[in-house]
Amino acid sequence: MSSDIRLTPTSYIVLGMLRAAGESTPYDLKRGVAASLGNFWSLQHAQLYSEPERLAAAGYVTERREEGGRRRKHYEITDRGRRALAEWLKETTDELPELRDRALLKIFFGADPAALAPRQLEAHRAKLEEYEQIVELGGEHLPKGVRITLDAGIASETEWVKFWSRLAG
Amino acid sequence: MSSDIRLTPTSYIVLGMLRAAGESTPYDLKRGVAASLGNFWSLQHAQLYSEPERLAAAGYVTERREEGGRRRKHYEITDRGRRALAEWLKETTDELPELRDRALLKIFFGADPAALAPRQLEAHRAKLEEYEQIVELGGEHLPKGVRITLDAGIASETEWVKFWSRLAG
DNA sequence: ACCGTCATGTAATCGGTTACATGATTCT
DNA sequence: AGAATCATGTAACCGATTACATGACGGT
Repeated sequence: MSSDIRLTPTSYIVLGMLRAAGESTPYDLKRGVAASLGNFWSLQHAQLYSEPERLAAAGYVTERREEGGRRRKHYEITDRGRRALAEWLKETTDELPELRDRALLKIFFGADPAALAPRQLEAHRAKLEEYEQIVELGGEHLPKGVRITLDAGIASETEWVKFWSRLAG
Repeated sequence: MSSDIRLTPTSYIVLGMLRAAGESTPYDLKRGVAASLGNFWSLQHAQLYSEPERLAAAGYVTERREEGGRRRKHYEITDRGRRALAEWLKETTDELPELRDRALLKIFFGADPAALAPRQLEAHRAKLEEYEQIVELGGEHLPKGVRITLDAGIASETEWVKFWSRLAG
């Protein structure tokens, strides 16, 4: 009966987290996302309540509600969900990401780079350090995919630090 | 009377384009955005029809409709619009952009990097060349802010080319 | 004349954000 | 015991995407 829905990146994030972590509540998902993925693809917590519902209605996950107490909702990925996820993982893409950097947008429209640079530089430095901390504290044991995205984050932040340093003069 | 609206990045893009180009139709805006800004912050063309309307209702721009023929709509920034734009340009921010890279998202969830790499590499290389073309053909004459964002794009694409090269092995 | 593409716009849908609310824990 | 924070969820709004449509124009 499952109504047909479009699967968005948000959908795959939920499916991916459920596959990795097993049965989870929206709050579990929230923490899971915040931990690592959230650094390069963050979600509003409300989406982690609504998206699993959407997925449940279409048969990609199952929903179980606690009887007593808090009546929390627990979600679990179904075979259909696994299949959809696996297919998506196999598909390659030539789609490129966009920078979508607000500070850069201001510069494009004529804002003073030297005025923007200090805070941006500071923020990027902090992010970079955070990533390097993660690596130091046992980055070798991270799953391969996670490690690679972490490397991407480090490369990217390193580049931004250079960029804003130049503008800070 | 102007109802109050929230100004989003989309709003500022419209205001910024209108300030730079003077009176424009949505189609003018579309071309303007596609030309340079669109490389790092793209918009659906429908937004360039609806957003000016929203802004007009709140007094940030004026709307004039052609009498005869196509009845196209022309928009022009108002003083209120200029003020809002100027203020936004002055505000600094420590907000960081997110990568939001779909290919990377797949890798995070366990997709095969070597499978994804070729197409991504190719696409990033093409984008990088495109940027370098722009620089060659008179990048010196670009407005300063535009030139800086272009540099950011080049730095970023260069980094991505390296990144995906490594994964392509 | 016809076809394809560019130009121009509206409408419907829906995902995402924001706001609101309350129950549990932990800390002082 | 009270304050602060974490946990958990719902509802409303609204911006963004998608789909649909038609008119103009340039080329064959």
